[in-house]
Amino acid sequence: MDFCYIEDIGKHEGEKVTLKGWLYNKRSKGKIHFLLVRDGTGIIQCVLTKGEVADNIFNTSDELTQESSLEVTGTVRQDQRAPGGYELNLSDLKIIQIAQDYPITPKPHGTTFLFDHRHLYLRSRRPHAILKVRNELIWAIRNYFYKNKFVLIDTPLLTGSVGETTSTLFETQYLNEGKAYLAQTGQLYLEAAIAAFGKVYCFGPTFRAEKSKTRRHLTEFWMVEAEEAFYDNDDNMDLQEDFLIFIVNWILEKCQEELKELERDISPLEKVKKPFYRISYDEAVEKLKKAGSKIEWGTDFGGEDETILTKMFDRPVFVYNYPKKARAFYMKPHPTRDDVVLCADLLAPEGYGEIIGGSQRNDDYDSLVQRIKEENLPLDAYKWFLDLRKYGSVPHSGFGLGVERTLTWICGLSHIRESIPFPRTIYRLYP
RNA sequence: UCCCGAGUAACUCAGUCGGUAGAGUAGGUGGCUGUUAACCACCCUGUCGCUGGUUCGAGUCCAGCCUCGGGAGCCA
Repeated sequence: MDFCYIEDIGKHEGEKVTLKGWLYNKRSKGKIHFLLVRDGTGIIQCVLTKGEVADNIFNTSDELTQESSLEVTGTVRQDQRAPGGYELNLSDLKIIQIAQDYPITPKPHGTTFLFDHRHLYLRSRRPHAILKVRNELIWAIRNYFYKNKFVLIDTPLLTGSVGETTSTLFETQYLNEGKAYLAQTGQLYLEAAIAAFGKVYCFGPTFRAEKSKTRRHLTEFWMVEAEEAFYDNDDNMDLQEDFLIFIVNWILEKCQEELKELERDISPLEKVKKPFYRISYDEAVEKLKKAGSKIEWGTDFGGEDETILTKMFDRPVFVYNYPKKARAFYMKPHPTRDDVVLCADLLAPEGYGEIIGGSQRNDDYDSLVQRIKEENLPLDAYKWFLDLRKYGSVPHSGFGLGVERTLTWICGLSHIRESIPFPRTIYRLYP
C-alpha cells in the first residue's frame, strides 16, 4: 500500500506520507492555502505555503473545488491550530478529478434536499458519524449472538404465507406460483429452526407496506430476531435485557467520537444497566390514565402514550402481557387469564418507545389452530408451522429488535430516516 | 386515509397595504503568510409549484390541483 489513512496519522508524526481522498473544504489566506481533506476515516488539514512548495503545486490547489478527489503527500506535524490536532505540510498534490458544482455546501440545507442527495450526503459529517455507529451496532448484535452460541438462520425474504396478520405487505407475482409477499418477519421460520439448533437468530431487511407517515417508520428496515427453545416469557426478557446492555456498552466503548460529533448526551445510555423496569400492560394503562391519556384497556399504545410512559423511567422498561386482541395469533395465552397473552415490548427511554417486541409462543397444537381460525387465516398456509407443534413441541420464546429504531435512540436522532444509508419511506424510493 | 404547514435564484430564506424581484451562501474575478462555516471588494444567478379567476396591475387576494414536510391512524 502506497498511502495511509487519516485515522492512523498519529503513528506517522514527522514522516512523509501520502493520503488519498476528497476535498472537504478549503480556505485561503493568499499565500497560504488550507485544504481540509477527508478519506472516509477522518479529516485532516493540509497546508500549502507559497515559497515552501513548488509554484506549480501551489497553483494547482487554486483549481480544487469542494469534493474533488485528490492525492496529497506531505509531512505529518502536530499543530494545535489544526482541527484534529495534526496537519500535513504538503510537498505534492495531484488532482484525480475536479468536482463541478457539488450541491451540498457547508451551509444549512433542508431535509428534502439532503435526502434527494443522499448518495452525496453520506459524505457529510453527521450521516457519516451515524452510519459508523450503525456499523458498530450491527457488529455488536452479531457478536452478542455468536458469543452466546445462537446459530444464524437466514430466513426467506419472499414468502407465501404471511407472518403476522395486522400489517400490510408488499406483494409481487412469483413466477407461476401465485402471489409472494416481502417478509415482515422471519420468526415463523426461526420457530422451525429451534428444534434443530436450540437458540437461533436471523438478521435481515423486513418490509411493511403501511402508509405510515411518522418519524418512527420506514417501509424497509432491518430487524434482528432471536428465538430460544425452552425459554419462557421471563427468560426471554432476561435475555433481551442482557442483549441490550451488551450492545449499548459496546457503542459507548467504540463510538465516543461519533456520539460527540452528534452531540449526543450519553448519560441516559450510561444508565442502561440491570434491572430494567418491568410493568404489566394493566399497570401501564393505569399510569397513562393518571397522566391524562385517553387510552382504553384493550388497545395498543399510541406514539404519544409511549412517549409519556418512557419519560416516567430513566432506564428501558418492559411492558408485558398485552391484551390478546391487540397481539398476533402465535402468542401464548396467559395460563390463568383469557384476555391477555404472554408477551413483552421493550420501550427505550427519553420518549423513544418500542425497540423490541417479544413473546412466548403458543406451543399447543389445538389452541393454535383455534387462534388461526379466530383470525380467519388460511389453515393450509400454516400447515408446516402447525407441524412444529406435533413433533416434539416445547415451550419457546423470541423477540425482534428494530435496528433503525435502536440506532435512532442510541444516537439521539429526531427522525428514523437518518439511521439507514438509503431510507425507504412512504414517499421516497430515490436515490 | 384524515388534520395542520410549506412551495420565490443551485441552496437557506426575506418580500410590509396588491404597484412590476432581494439578502446570505454556492459559483466567477481580484486582494490577503495561520485560516477554523475564514475574511474584504466587485460580478453573475428567477417558469415566484401548476391551472384558472378577481383586478388597470397578483409572489401577494380567491378557487382547484400537484409536490413535499410534520402529526394522527397503522406498525417495529
